Amino acid sequence: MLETATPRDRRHATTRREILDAAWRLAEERGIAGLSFREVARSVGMRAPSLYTYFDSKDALYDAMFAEGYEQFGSALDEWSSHDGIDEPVNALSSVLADWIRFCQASLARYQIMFTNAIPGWEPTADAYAVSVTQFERMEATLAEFGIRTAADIDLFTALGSGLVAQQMANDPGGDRWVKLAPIAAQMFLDDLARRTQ
Amino acid sequence: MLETATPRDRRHATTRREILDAAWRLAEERGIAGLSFREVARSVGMRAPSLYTYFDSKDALYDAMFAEGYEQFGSALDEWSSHDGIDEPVNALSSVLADWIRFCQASLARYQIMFTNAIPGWEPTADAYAVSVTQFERMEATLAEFGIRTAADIDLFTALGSGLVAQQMANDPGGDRWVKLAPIAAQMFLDDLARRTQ
DNA sequence: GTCTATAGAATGATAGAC
DNA sequence: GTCTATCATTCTATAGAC
Repeated sequence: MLETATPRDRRHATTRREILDAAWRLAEERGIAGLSFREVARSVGMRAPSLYTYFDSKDALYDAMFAEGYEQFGSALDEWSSHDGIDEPVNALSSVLADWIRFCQASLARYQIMFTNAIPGWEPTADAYAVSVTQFERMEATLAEFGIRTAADIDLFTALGSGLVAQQMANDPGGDRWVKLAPIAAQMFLDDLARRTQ
Repeated sequence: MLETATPRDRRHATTRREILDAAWRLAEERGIAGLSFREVARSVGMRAPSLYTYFDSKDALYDAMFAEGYEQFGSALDEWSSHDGIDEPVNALSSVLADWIRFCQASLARYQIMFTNAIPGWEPTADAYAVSVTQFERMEATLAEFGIRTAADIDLFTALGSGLVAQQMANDPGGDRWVKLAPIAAQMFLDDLARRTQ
């Protein structure tokens, strides 16, 4: 039997959304590891204990942010799939790489919680982790359209992509020094893939 | 006028060395960001305030570890240079990549303080930073021997290398899943370099 | 649902005796 | 040089009033 969302449910969901937005904003300023319940609460006009009505613990807040990051990654993947088939494969793969970098550049906090171990002692729960696994599987399906299918090919491509991302984030976070290399990187990878699988 | 090292100087240097060793050991267990002055002191049979005789602050200890990491990186570079000329360039560059990954695998704490922003709010002082700059310049000289000379070539190669390292450290820290890809990665990079600069 | 008050546990750092 | 004692701060989390 379906439950109807009551006005209270909607208010609860709205407040929870505001808390998440504030958490993202603060994490952007101070780094994901520097997030504090007190500050998040103050930022939405509350005191820290009140947040426990919306999140069971600070780790639960991190969990929600982690899952949300991978949901947004899923939306980005939808666009990457559409790159395929509309142009030369090398241009499509180049767009994938550039979009991947820019997705990370759009939010340092999101990049940190999704792709680095920036939060000492924290790991996602099984539920949140499952969300990330789903999206990684979707990414592999996208890569398969480019002929990137074996475990070694996937590992090499993800290393190349995550390396471009890491260098861009660490050394030129607001610029395009490594974004500009996406076409060369895509060409290099596809040429080598063709040579090896000919 | 040269100062002679007194017995007290030597004792001081020895104790400082023991503190640094303990700091590396603890950072390995709990992550570089989880390092605590109290624990380091206890680990060498002291109390926290006594450490201030050897390091002005916790950040000064981090500074010493950062510089030491890059000095060890310099020793690794010496070996990488010797790879050059004794074999096919592709095999030599493959060894460079594999050694780079294994250098990072040898110490998670060293990898974290050198190549990631794992310590919230900390940055190396100008003096410690200068040590890293010196070694990066030496690394560029080594890469030049392989024909990796333009800014774009260096950026692409460091992205590829740091990506292999990051994936290995994050997903298979004790294994060789990405180390095994070093030969393919080196071949891919040099083939593309030859094609572009022909 | 939100608050005050507080528990309980860390931390880096300093003062001053010895 | 090393210690005890302590400061001052920060943090997550809970109890219980309203």
